[in-house]
Amino acid sequence: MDKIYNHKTTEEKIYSLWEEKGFFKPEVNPKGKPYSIILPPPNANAPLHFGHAMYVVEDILIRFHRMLGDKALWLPGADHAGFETQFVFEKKLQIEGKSRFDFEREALFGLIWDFVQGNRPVMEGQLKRLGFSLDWTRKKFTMDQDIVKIVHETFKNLFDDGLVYRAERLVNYCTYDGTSFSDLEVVYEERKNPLYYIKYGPLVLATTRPETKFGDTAVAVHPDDSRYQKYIGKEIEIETVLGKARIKVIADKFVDREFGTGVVKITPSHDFDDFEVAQRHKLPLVRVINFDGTMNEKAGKFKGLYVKQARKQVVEEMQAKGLIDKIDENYTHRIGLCYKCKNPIEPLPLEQWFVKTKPLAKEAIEVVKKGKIKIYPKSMEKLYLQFLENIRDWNISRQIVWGIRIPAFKCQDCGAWNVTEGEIREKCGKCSGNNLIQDVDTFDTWFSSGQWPYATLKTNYGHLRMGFHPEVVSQVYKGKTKTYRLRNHAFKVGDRVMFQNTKDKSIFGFGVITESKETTIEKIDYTDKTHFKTYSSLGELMDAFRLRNPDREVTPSTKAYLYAYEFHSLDELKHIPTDFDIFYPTTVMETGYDILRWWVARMVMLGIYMQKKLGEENAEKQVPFKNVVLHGLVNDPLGKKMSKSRGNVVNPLELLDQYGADAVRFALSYGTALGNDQSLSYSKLDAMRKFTNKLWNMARFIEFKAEGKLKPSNLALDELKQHAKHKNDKEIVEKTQKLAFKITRLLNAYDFNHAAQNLYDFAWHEFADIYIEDVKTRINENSFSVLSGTYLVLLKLLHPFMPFVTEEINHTLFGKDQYLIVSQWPIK
RNA sequence: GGACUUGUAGCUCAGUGGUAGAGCGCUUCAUUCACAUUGAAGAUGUCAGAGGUUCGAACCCUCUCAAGUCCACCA
Repeated sequence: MDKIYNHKTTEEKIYSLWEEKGFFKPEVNPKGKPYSIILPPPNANAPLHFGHAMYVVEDILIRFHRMLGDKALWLPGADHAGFETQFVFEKKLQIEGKSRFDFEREALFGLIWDFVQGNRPVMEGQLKRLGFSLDWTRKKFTMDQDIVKIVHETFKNLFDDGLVYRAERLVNYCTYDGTSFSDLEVVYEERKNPLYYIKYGPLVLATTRPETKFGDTAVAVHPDDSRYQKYIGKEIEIETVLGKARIKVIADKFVDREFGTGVVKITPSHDFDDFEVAQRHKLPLVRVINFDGTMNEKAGKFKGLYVKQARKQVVEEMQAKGLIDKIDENYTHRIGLCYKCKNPIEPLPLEQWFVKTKPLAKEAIEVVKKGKIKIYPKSMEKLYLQFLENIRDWNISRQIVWGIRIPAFKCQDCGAWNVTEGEIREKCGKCSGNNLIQDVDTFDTWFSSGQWPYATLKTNYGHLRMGFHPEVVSQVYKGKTKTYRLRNHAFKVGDRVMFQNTKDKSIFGFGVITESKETTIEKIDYTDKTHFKTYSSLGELMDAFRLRNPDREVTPSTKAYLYAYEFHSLDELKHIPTDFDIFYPTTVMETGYDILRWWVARMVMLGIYMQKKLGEENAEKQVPFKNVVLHGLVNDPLGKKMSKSRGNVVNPLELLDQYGADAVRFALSYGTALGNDQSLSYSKLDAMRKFTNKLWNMARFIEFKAEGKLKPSNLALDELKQHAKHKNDKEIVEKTQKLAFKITRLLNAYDFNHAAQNLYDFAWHEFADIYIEDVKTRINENSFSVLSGTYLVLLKLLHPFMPFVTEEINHTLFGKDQYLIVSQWPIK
């Protein structure tokens, strides 16, 4: 053994070994009870940031349960991150001197698709470097055809149940990015803007937005305001920059008598409060601002000006006409900005799809209150409930191309919306007209990721073996029978086999392995012919394919795709058991508390809804997961939030290079209570790197003492007791056993911090400082058994935290055929 | 405006009503022994402040102060 542990030469080698052996698959414990975690899918297009390294918590749980003998699944995936990704792509276009308007929708989509697919391996490679034991054979992408299909189904179900509706509502619209946003995507900033006191006939009112006055449909006062009683319900004549006009005075309690003059202009199309007032008083909507941020014809001579310019000019003219009473220049207020480009959000009336969230939220609240879903740490429960109790309807339309297009078709004859499960609708269901146009919008990304647990599990057939690649080496046609050559370790006789297209993940065949040779298994018998749609000729098949995929080039060599296509129907697959039947609800949903509302709450709402829809009556099975575990955020060494704009982002990969994955993992788990933020600490990383080296040298000592004569013992704790003759040997066995119980208890309670601290303290200050120093001088066969045996137990307990160094030591001391990752946890 | 989190050694942070803890840093000594060292010993605290409950409070309650985060957003 080298004097120093070298993580650089170890980590990649060990990871490939694990992956090749198939240890990341839950099937390594075929008889274990299911334990599952779905990885929160990182943005496919972006490299990982430090927050993602915190998913180490999930790897610890998965490795722990795999060693306990559970059928442990950790399912990876990637998110298309609709708006985020399109934003980045448009920046790239900008640098090339182009814009998204230079491309047709399909072309733009294709460009972004390639861009994302090109970048996706970066993120996946980083997850591997962290040592994450994800089952890569099951990875999913939010834009996979089968996932999209499920998203479509959910949407249609919600629509049919009246939980999705189309409405003209004010939306948070960014005129710069050309799309609307949900409430969560608007950031607020304190700004100093003049407050103008404008004369409205006999009244004076205060406003920051004089340019929107062309869209005023009323003036409001408080119903009890004695100053204005005589105007309520009357029309007043006002002088404006566009001439005389008449406007109604209404009374509404929302008016604050203390603010300004106690009089408010009502501009329903450009202010959220005014919109609600207008609904109550049945006032008309008059839009004066276009979606590109300019004024429209309602603004008369100000038409075509951008909002900012229009405001300036309107004010100047008002001053010239003596319509401004006074201006408060020191007025500060908070205005909504686009979270991405930081331009002001313009409230604009737009027809959008909304999810009626109240009934869904009610169920989501109940499952947590009843303990069907437990949230750790408990304090986060409030955050969750608070959001759901005050939830407003969710705008899921986005005016961008990069996303899942909404499967809704508007009849141009009768105006009815036809919602489908993704298929193209050509005939109106209401008036039978055949002039339908699909909505150009796409879904909010969180609408699809909100369905992630059931979507990923329903589209994985992991307990069937997956074919074509890498396990299928080649395929040969012999008359009517297709023969596949398979890698020898891939299949056993009797295995059910599924053939899946590696590119788009669609399924094109099922079979059972019927005959085995020594090294290859060749013959596959398709037992269930009903899955095949048969065509009389290849040409016919190709024609059918072309009809639905006009853009795709079809040649005889695309045959695999053709099959893939014909099998791509969930109806056909419904009776085929999927991972869903085994692993749903998942055991743990682990993520940062910052997306509790964005993501977790929505998964609960949509998850319960879809399960009930499918007739699941068992409340335990309606929820998408049983436990929610929330970790804190990682801040920079000064305690500031890492962000690109601050320029203080630390690339996790650099730290992996410098300190090794094990040290980084241990540092993140150690010294911070679950759910609390932590600051990146280089001294802690350094301490943990020293700890890996300490472990390594403990192994060196054992190897040294063996002198080639003594064989390290891999006996279980109870058996070790037989070899413990000396009182100190007896003591260390007992202490190790106690530690094992403690670590087990702490991991079951998601207390990673204390588990890590106990391991660190025991390994260094108990095992090394005291026991090894003691046993040094009295090594014999028995004490050596105890020394190596208890050390192996320690390695096992440490393995979920520090998988690489422990596995490498294990290989060196106990043999290359022994794998810690699939070894048995020291206690049951 | 509403809520949440945090405040403990020089720094980063654990702490479960019962003697105040770890890592890094600091001081002294030992050491080339499995250990880019490591080991032994040591110093360092008004547990943000005030009040209360309790036999007993860093921990429970109230208030104040400070830092941070989230939510709602009134012209």
